[in-house]
Amino acid sequence: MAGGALPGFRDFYPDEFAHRAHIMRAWREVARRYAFVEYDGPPLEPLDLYTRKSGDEIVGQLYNFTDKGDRQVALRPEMTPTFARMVAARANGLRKPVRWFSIPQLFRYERAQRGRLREHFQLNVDIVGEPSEVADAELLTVAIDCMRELGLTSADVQARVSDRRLLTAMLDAIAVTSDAAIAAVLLTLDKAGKEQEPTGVTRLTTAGLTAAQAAAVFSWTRSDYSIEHVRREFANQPGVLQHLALLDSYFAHLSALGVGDWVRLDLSIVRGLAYYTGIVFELFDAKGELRAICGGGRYDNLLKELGGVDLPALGFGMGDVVLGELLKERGLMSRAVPARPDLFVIGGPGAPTEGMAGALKLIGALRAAGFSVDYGLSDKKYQAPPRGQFETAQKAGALAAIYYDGTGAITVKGVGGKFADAPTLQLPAPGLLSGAADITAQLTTFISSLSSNV
RNA sequence: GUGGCUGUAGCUCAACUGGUUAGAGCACCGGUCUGUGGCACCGGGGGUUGGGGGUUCAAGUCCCCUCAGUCACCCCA
Repeated sequence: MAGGALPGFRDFYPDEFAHRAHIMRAWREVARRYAFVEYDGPPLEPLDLYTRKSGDEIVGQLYNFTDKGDRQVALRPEMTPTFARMVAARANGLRKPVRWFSIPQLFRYERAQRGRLREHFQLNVDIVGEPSEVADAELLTVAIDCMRELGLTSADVQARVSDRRLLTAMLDAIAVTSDAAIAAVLLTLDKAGKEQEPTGVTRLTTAGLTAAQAAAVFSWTRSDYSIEHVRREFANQPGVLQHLALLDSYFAHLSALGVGDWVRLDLSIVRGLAYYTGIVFELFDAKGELRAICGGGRYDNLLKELGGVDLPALGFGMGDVVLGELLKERGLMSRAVPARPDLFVIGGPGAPTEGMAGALKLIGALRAAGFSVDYGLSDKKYQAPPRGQFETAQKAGALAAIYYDGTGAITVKGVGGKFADAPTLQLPAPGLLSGAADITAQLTTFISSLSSNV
């Protein structure tokens, strides 16, 4: 509709913000468990940080402009160049392996679709300085644990793993070696399942593959094509077996880390093009309805090319958009709601004697004691009939209404359920107003008993 | 960037083959209810039918353009 946010951008109303916060909380919690530390960089970067490696054609997908200092700048479309720069600048001083994560908001100028906007938040998790496949297993486990933390299971999400080096060795073994042929194979693998097989076969034969070679490539994309198939098919190929041993070890580590049943080999995982050098993976919803939830892998040469330090590295990006859609579809987002106040101060029977000033004193004392307190922001509302105010407290989402009850005490009444049965607590006004520890402790206990019933 | 489909209140939807002043539920605001209540009842605000143009005595409805959403391409660093 007219007058909203720019196309591909989102307004986060409180309900939607709660969803976003729910996802980010899970990300940070998992990162903490795996001992990753958070960093961030500027959302605006020099344009050439992105064109240097990817060429000028990338500018079409960037939010870029000339700033008032005549600098060519762009909103960050990805975090990796910033990350590489930051690591390179202090590479010598950083304890290896580096375990860093970030949750940047990223921007790219392209046609928005479901699960793909012009702006999104993306969890970036990276490890630098460790060539072992144990690090690869650790990285994928972080991604999978994010799924678990959000309530998803291996029935909802599957991780598909491939390895550039293994694939290259397999192609070498069947004598597919030219750059053009390999490029055609990668494209065809990437499109497996999305296009008709004859289309792919034509592409492969045009690139110089024989019919038998093309058939072999297609056999690798079958969903039941396992690591054992590779082992049998290439039993006499030391180059393939060498990489297979590494993958065996990788899968063994994943099983030991408790995520074995989330993962399977899938040679059609290509991950764009350029910079991945080893094991790569993507996370998909099991029904295959949505875009990839997460993608990543090893990029051992990128830091040298981008930042000038020669360190092995690996990482993944996980966006909030597709993940959010999946959580909503699975009914796992309903508990993510905006924060509710503990207490709502209403004008009870004691209101006429205490007045609004008395209410404000109570409110101040409650807040000083750490409670979240709401109230009607006018004397008129404070003097309104109590029944209506009780409803207002309910609608505000408060756990309890609190008021001067006319006997010199202060009454707290839970707002859930029937009025007559509502849990009630009476507290001495002087103790509560002065913040006496035993009185506020009583109130805290009462509130937490209410919140556990919600 | 290319093509298909869809746009009615904050939300979910009505409105016959074109025919009075575009309706309902929920939500929101106000009021009544001294109280079995995440009620009930009364009242209210809120729409240039995404926007613009055209056809017609008459357009939410038909046609064109445009914007937005969505799907498939392209792309996915």
